[in-house]
Amino acid sequence: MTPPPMTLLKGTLDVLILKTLGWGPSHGYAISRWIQQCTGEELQVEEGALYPALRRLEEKGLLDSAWKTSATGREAKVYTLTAAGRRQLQTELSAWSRYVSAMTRALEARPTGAIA
Amino acid sequence: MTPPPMTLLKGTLDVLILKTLGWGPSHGYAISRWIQQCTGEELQVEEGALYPALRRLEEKGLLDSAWKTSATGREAKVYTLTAAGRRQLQTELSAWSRYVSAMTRALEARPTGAIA
DNA sequence: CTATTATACATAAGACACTAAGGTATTAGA
DNA sequence: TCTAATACCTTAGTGTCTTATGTATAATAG
Repeated sequence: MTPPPMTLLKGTLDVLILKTLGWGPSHGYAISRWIQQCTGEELQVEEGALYPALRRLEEKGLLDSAWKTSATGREAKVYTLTAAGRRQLQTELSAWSRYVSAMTRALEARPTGAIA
Repeated sequence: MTPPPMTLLKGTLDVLILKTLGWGPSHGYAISRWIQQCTGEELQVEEGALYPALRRLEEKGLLDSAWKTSATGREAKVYTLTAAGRRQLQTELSAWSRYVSAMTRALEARPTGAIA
């Protein structure tokens, strides 16, 4: 069976949201579904983390939001990446990749001399 | 020039410490040097994060500590991985790698259908 | 027809690990 | 002799997360 979803490392949610919105406008609930789905249920976005994060990003000017009523008659707040959000996405993507590289170096490195 | 060191993602320091101590006993200051060095100065461990982390890990029984005086006459608290610490290292290594995989899937995935 | 699940939003309380900034003390080198 | 490097520690503040709770509607199952 699949292991339980991992808790998010603090600081990685923003880039996940930005990336998801990079595909086009969407609303909170759908964003969280998408992240969960495309990570094979490994990453789970709690609502208590998601909605505040969306507000934060909007306040920073990285997202725009608008209430929309879907074809089914359901209300949802649809978020769209701003130009600044798109730039921020690129920045955070490369920061993440740099971080992973650094971690990989540390976790796979073999000591050349003494650690002390 | 090299970009400024990145701040740590909360939750990644423990595995870095455990990994470093996997090479053999060491003390706080040296651990922080080692991490900085082998990541090419990309990861910087603040002392205000390091020392509390070492205490945490010791309280969890993952590390043992003992004051030692080096050949130079300098005092240092030398930490050693316990058996539990070694097991925890393996656990956290695979958790990290699982996390990176999940993030990679999310950050490189292309939507099959609509995001909404 | 009714009860439950899924959709969709929001917030509050609390935990927790980090940054920034300060402090002590010794040794080595300029 | 003064500074940089070594080596430890702590506190205050911040920010992001988890957990729990609350509201409301639509779709589905029994």
